[in-house]
Amino acid sequence: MTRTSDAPALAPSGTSGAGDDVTRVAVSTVIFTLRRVAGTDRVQVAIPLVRRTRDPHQGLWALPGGWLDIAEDLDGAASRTLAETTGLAPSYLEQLYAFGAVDRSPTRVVSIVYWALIRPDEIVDDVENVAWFDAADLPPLAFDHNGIVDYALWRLRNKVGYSRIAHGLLGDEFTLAELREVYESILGRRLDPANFRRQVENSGTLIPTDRFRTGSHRPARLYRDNQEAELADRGPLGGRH
Amino acid sequence: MTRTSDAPALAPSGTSGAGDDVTRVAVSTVIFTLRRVAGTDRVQVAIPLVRRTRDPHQGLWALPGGWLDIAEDLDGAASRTLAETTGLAPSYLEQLYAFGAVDRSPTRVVSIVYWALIRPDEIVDDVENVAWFDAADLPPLAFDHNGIVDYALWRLRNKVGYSRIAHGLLGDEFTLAELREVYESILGRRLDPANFRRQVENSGTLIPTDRFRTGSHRPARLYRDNQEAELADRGPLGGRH
DNA sequence: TCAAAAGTGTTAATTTTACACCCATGT
DNA sequence: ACATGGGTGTAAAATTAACACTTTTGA
Repeated sequence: MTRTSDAPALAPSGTSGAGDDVTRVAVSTVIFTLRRVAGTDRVQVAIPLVRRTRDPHQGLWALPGGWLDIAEDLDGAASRTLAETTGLAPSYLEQLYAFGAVDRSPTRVVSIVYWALIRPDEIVDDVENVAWFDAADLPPLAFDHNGIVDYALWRLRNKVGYSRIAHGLLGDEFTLAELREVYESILGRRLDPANFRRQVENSGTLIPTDRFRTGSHRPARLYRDNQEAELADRGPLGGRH
Repeated sequence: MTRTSDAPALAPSGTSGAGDDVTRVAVSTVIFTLRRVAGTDRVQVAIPLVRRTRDPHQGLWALPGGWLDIAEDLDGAASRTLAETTGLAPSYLEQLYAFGAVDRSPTRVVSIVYWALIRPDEIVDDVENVAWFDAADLPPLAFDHNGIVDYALWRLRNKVGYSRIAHGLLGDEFTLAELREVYESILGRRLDPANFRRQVENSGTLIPTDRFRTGSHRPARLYRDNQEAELADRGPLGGRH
């Protein structure tokens, strides 16, 4: 099944007789991952988009999403529509913003937008009508989705500064250099390896393992996420996805 | 007109024949202000609540709000429902979160919740069915509104740390002591007057006037908000209310 | 043995914190 | 004149930033 959020040609699935005079609720997600650029040593932020197969905006790329079911929480709708359209099940999923401008779609649609992080090993490729794009160089998207991605990128850059979400883009075990590369590609600037090491070690968010990543030069110690660490991240909403 | 958000006895206003099998969109707002506690020198965070005049939860206090109109932006709906229920027109209004748990109301309601700051001189009192409460000591509220207020308080405390929103709780001109009192009451701890002065002066968010607040002891210089200052606050959404 | 990345040490610069102290006004 | 909050000065402490240097491996 291939769907994108916002205004398909039909009424919301599973409801009876709701006409064009009601506001419908859609759920979409901006999914971030990191991708090594072929032939270079650069890493870029990439997001999956879904090609629309019906009007409005048929043929354009759009954020994955779909309609909110009547018996489904918002978080659940985000997870479900994501799985249905892209086959992905992100390790990190958080609500971003509710977009509801009257003219953002031909019919009235309020989109609850989520943003998600996904690890390279979780990526499912070769899904029909799904393609991955460089987040910094997107084509014109359907609806107001370009602006939504911009806002999600802003939130990602912001949050990476005071939270430990960057771990959500890596596998279970990773080296400090790999973690640093995540920060560098999101923030768009180089970080001092020595200072980065100390900051992240003192933050208590990492647990050193006794395993090492070998293969290149001197082996680098592998670390994993410290689940015990305070997140103080989303306040009273808490929630783990 | 007195309305609170979430599930009145009737269908959404202005729509035709939408039954109980659709998801409806409501908009509510958590409005913060500061209130001097009578007889003390303490200041507390206060919020206005509206008493529900119909089921569900008739008689309980609830956040001001109402249904989203089909031809109305989310921000507009927040402003409108706020004015209708409380007569208030906040100087600062920002989207907080979309709440959509299936069981948060007898019928399916997704609430887009805003939070707002209001200056003491903007307060309209003696509105029917509206009362102001100490945010730290609320009665049981309708729906999931207690949890919503908790989350809004968490956001307020967080944001006051890296933004200059505290100005939104004061009049056009204010002394540094008044501004410091705002921070102290939100953060719940004392701040060093000398250090507070330097931090806020160096931030460039204030413009000193040549007027002084007289009446007590040594007159204190009055400052006003610097509109030019970077807010870097809401990213690509920008927006001024 | 040499290049390159891992990891440690050291110091300067900056920011935060604590608190002593002077200033100006109403009473 | 004096109590009180307004306002300035200063130095210790903590954090951040810059960079030299040592270690360990693959080639």
